Amino acid sequence: MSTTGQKLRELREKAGLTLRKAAMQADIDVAILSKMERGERKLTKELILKLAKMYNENPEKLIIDFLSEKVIYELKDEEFGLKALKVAEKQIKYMRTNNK
Amino acid sequence: MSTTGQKLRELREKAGLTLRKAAMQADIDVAILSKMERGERKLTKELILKLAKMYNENPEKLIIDFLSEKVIYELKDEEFGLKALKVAEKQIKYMRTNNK
DNA sequence: TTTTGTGTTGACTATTTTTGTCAAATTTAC
DNA sequence: GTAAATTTGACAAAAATAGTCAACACAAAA
Repeated sequence: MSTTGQKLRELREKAGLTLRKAAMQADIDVAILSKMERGERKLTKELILKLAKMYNENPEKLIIDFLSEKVIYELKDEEFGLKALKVAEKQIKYMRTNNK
Repeated sequence: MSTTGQKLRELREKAGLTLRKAAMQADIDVAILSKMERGERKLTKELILKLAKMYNENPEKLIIDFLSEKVIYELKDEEFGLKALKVAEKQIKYMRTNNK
C-alpha cells in the first residue's frame, strides 16, 4: 500500500516537476514538501488540493486516502479500533440523513 | 446521543462520588474533570480507564465511544468522510489478518 | 442569614507539538 | 567532476494542549 505522500510524489514526477519547482509553485519550503512526500511531516488537505490542481489530478481519491490515513493512525493499535469505526460510521450516516 | 463525558458523569453520580472526590482519587485537578465531563477538555484513554475502574464499570463501551468521537470529530464535515471510513476499515482489517 | 458542600469559570503558566526557515550534506544525472 | 535535485538536521517561532489556582455561583443545611 502506498501512502498519499508517495502518490503525490509519483504525480509530481509524472507532471515533470522537480521538488523545487513544485514547492515554489505551491508556495512552501522545498524541505517541507520533501518531508511530506516521504511521510516525515503531515500533509494538509489544503496542500493536497493545491498539488492535485497543479498536477491535473482529481483530488477525491487523494483526499479519501489522506483522511483514512489519519483515522488509521489513531486506531491502528487500539484493541477496539474496528468497533469504534463501526460506531463512527453509523453516527455519521445518522448525522447525514438528519442534517446534523 | 450522549457523549463519553456525560456517561462518565452519570457513572460517577451512580457511584456516589462528588467531583472533588473523584478528581482527587484519579489524581487530577477538579476543574479538569469538570471540564472533561462537560466536553470542554479532551478526555484521555488513560483517564477513562482509571475512572471506569473507580466506578466499577467495564471500560470497553466507554473506550469505543471515546475513539469513535475522535474519528467523528475529524470526519464530520468532510464530503468524503464515509468513504474514508470504509477505506480505513478495510485497511485495518487487512493489517489485523496479516499481523501488521 | 451564615455556613457548608458541590460544581463551574477564567486567568495564568508551563509543557508539548507542530510548523517554518535555512544551510549544509548527500545523492543523482549528466 | 560538475550541476541539479533531494534530503537532513538544527534551530526558532507559533500554536495547541495541559496543569494550577482562586474566585464565583448556587443550593441545601444549620
